[in-house]
Amino acid sequence: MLDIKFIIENQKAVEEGIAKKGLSVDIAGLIALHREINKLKTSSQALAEEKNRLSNSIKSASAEERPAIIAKSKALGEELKAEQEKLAVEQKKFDDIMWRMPNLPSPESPVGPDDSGNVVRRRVGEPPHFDFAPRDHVELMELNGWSEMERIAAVSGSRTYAITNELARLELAIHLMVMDKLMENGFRVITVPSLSKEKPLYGQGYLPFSRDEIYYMPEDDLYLSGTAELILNSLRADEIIPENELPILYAGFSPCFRREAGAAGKDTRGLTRVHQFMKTEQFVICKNDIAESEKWHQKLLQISEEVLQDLELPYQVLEVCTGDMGAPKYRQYDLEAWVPTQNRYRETHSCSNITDWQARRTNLRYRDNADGRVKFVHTLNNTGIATPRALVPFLENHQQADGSIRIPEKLQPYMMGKKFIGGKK
RNA sequence: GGAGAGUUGGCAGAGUGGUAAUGCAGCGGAUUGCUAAUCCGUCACCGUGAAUAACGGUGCACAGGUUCGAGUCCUGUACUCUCCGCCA
Repeated sequence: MLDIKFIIENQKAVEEGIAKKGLSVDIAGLIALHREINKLKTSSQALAEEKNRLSNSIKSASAEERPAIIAKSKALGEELKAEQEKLAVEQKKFDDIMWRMPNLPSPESPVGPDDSGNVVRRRVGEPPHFDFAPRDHVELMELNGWSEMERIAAVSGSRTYAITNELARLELAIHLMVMDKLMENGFRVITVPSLSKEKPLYGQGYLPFSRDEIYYMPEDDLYLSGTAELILNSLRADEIIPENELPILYAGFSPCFRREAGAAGKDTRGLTRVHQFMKTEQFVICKNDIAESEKWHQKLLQISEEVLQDLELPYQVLEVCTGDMGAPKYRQYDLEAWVPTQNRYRETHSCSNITDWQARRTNLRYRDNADGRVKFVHTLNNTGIATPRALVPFLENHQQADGSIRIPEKLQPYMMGKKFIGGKK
């Protein structure tokens, strides 16, 4: 959500920003609508003022005067009600547009129509050389007896997974390692529900844009969360936070659910794209200051790069272009880890600066010490780690000729000191 | 699932139909000066406006309703607490 005053004062820049995202909104029409609404507000407020005055005079009026005043006040009340109904209709039109208004992209973001415009900022780590034919992650799971993929599909449907023994432990171990890293960086680790009411979905910006992606349970009027970001973004909704409590750093862990409605036929094999997965999410609430939130954006990126480095996975940092970044975002990096059998990098992390776009939707503010004024915070989010997707590059990059998997040093304490798991017996 | 109680500003807390008391904290201003105190104002959102001036409107969990007028009465919903039932 954007500030209508900002839109009025920066009409051209707003139009350009929206166009860069490949969207179009009738800004001139929106501004005209806003002016119309303000005119209606002014006239209905004049009526309300007069009516308040009359109502308040009734108590001290004499018995003879009362009936006339009451009649006049009643008539005024009806006039006011009609005026307010007109206003409500226009306001609804206005709100519908505002809730769909995307955030403006950073001037630093590469401009492009879709993922073809994304720019590789750097590559870290060398893709491994195998002196044997590397297996893909599904073959590795089968070889080691680590999954029940076909059986679970019969029970729970496609795009589900069931992994066993050391691999199941590995999945949780990676989350624990990431949680510890986040705690060391000052994050408050928090396990959150996957259930959400509708309102947080608007707050995050999932709605009204992509209802198709979300599981909904009509009996309970609840949704299944696609990410802990959804919950964390609303956790402090409507609060006015004292500035000295900022920044607030949350590391949220939750099962995540996505319908993958638009992904038919994509990544149907294995662990890459499943309906239910686990994610440890980084979430930051900071002051309304672009230098400050950009600093946190870099910090979040650095933390997730460290995660991939600790997991000893080769990766690239992608700066996402304006057309590919989605409505809420100001600036976005994706991290992609090398997947040997696909001979390419695949997304594991997505790191975004949302500026105050979500905060306007959740009404999350703080009181600025410098001028005592109330302002919207900035929010940022980034994957800490998401599994089982991260297991795909993990298994494939660390596989040995015998099918065993090397455990990187930083992860070994979380795997009872083991240096390898699996392998032919 | 059943029964009951509750939800008022940043916090505490009064308010049974007539302009949201009071205290604490914060902020702004004034004043007096024995290490601080006192007084006044302010505290969210919106409109008119150059304005962080002034005036006005809205805001007592949320949504409706009754009324000239609702924190207060009525209906529905959400949430919190207590008890019963069930349960990892």
